[in-house]
Amino acid sequence: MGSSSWITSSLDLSMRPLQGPDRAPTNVVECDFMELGRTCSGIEDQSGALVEELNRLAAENKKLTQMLMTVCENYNALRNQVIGIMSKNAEREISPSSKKRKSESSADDSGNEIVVNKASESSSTDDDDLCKKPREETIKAKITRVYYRTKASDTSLIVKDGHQWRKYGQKITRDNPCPRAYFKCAHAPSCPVKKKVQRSAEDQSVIVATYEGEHNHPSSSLLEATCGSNARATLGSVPHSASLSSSGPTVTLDLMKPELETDVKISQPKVDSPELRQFLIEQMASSLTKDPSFTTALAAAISGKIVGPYPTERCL
DNA sequence: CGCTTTTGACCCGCGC
DNA sequence: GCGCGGGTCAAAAGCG
Repeated sequence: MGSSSWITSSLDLSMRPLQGPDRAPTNVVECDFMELGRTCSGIEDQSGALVEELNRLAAENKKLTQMLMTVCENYNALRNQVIGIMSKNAEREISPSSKKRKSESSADDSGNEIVVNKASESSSTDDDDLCKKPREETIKAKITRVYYRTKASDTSLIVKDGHQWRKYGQKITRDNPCPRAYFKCAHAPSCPVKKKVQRSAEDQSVIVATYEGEHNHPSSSLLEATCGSNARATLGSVPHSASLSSSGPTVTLDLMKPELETDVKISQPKVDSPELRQFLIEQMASSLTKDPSFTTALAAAISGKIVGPYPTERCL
């Protein structure tokens, strides 16, 4: 990794004066130090402490690098899992949903591709969009779909996605016995984002949330996390998303929190979309920055580099 | 009392 | 033009 090489080089730079340049005989350097030592007592102690500090920082940097690598590896592993799950779900859902479509519109079988356009134009699509998601995105990136897995017993349509929402309607749709709930962003009308939430007809433990538009404000769960208002802030070591949530009716995004009220939210349809990537990157970034030990270590490392062995509050 | 949720009515687009 | 279905509105109900 680049970071490890950076560590190495910075360490070398720090050590060089003590090790002595190739052309300069070591003893010459030592003589200089001894002379300095006579005129300025204690400098050896200081340089020793400096070396110690540098070694400590190098070790710390190494640890951080390893942590980062671990996080990246976990992320990649999870991402692969999600991709696998999504493809399985897609396979499972394609057939039943296409049957449904037949009943409501004759143009199906050829299906998937045709619906793409339909999906991009009207938000009234169903679960079978799963398989056409990527294409849909290229056509209309503002419509995104997210799948959340919840406990089967959880009948609410609350999705913790980091934003506050106001419910403005609910409908029973023809092709799904479960009602579809309509939400507007709580910041409306300044934020035009809407979402529809409905349980999957095939697997009622799966909630499908369709988002239309993009938020023009940070998510409230981030604010909440910084304010530490309630349990949701526990996002602590990880969570949340692009933006975060609230004190109100509540919706928080805890994608990374495995054990929440709504169990695990897995399926992410657009694994390869730039939006999702950014989302995940932001999640990683926010989770790291929310980790007190990480920020502490990072601050120490940075201040150590800048100020030297005696960083402390001065640089803060 | 104010805010949120519920829910029936209404609007609109699409297919026949 | 009509019916159907999805989406939205807004009054009423519920809740803290």
